Amino acid sequence: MSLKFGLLGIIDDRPMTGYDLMKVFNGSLKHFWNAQTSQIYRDLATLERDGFLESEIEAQNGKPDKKNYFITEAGRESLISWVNDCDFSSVLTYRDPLCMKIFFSSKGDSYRLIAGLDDFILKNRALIIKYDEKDAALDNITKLPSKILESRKYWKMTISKGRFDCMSNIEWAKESIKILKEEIKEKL
Amino acid sequence: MSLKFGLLGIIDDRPMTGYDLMKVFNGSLKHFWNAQTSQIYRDLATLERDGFLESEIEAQNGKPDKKNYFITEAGRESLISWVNDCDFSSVLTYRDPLCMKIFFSSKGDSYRLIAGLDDFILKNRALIIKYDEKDAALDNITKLPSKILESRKYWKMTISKGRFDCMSNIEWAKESIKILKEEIKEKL
DNA sequence: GAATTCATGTAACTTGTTACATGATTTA
DNA sequence: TAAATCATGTAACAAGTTACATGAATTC
Repeated sequence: MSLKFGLLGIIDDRPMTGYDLMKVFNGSLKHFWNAQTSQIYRDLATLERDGFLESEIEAQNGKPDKKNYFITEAGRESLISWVNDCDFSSVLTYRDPLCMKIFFSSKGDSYRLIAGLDDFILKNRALIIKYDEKDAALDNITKLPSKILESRKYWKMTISKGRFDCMSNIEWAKESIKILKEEIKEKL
Repeated sequence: MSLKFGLLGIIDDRPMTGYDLMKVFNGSLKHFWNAQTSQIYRDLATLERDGFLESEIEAQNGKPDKKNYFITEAGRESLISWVNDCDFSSVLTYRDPLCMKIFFSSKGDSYRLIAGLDDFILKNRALIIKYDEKDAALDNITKLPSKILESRKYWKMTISKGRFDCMSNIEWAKESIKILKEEIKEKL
């Protein structure tokens, strides 16, 4: 559901092809939404079928035809009411594959688990550096239409969210490693 | 994929019916894995088809027949190799519906967003209290087979993970509210 | 000459969601 | 007498994943 609104939200700013959308998702939105090209094309078709988008074929020489999507009145209404629904409680119902594995880790090797958590910490630290770079890059943009400058604040919030999540992952992993190592010492 | 291993992991300790599994999921695992009954039954059928589980019908008087599932050798092998695969990097590729909405929030009403974030903080605080209760309940269990006492450490880690996530959500939401309120002040 | 870019997807599958169906027994 | 518990699911759909296909133009 979120992906469909994401597509609407981007097309709302500027009509685009599926290919353009794929690049936007693999650029600006990648840190919080992993989208497959095949799913983008499928969802665009659904959104058009349901009257939220319309398309226009643009012929090109030497290149494949473009299918430019633009938002309809119904699409924009639906987008705005989605944005304005600020009940985030469903976010707290999730599936955490990491916890699923940890829950059963008494069946496994605790040395391997410690190594995995160590690596997890390194990967989270590397991600934080990427977030900081993205954040700095956003700050360095000055010449931009005011519409985009207004959006920037929110884009930075999504980066901050990712950063907080990484910090939390690191703190949790450190605590867990400590518990596991203490247990090992006690057994010696 | 995680759900299937979760089912294997629970059945590994004690043969069970789909109904029993549903209760385990809605009890001990609910805080990190939301499972639908319909999916549990479907995945059990798949696991049996693939040779990881076998079942035995147990007749009852006055109640529906029970279908008890138990794990096979292949199932246990697969479970253990899953537990021992401690590469958690895929955890960092996720989809965050909250960020998706925030990303487009310049199209919406910032007062509504602040209210939504305030409520989000309250819900996270309430969850933390539940986690603390769960954690304390685990500590209060003393008379238990050593196998379960060994597992407890890991169960507590999943609770701690949920707690860390809530704390991180709260800190992020606070920061975001502050930014939004400052912006409003500047405009006045 | 090989790899990447541009631009479109389709097909098959897995995973997760929502709503419904059955029917006796036990508890409030 | 109404609701919850026990125990099984099915059907239809939405969302996400993986692998593949086309074919010209451009860049390395």
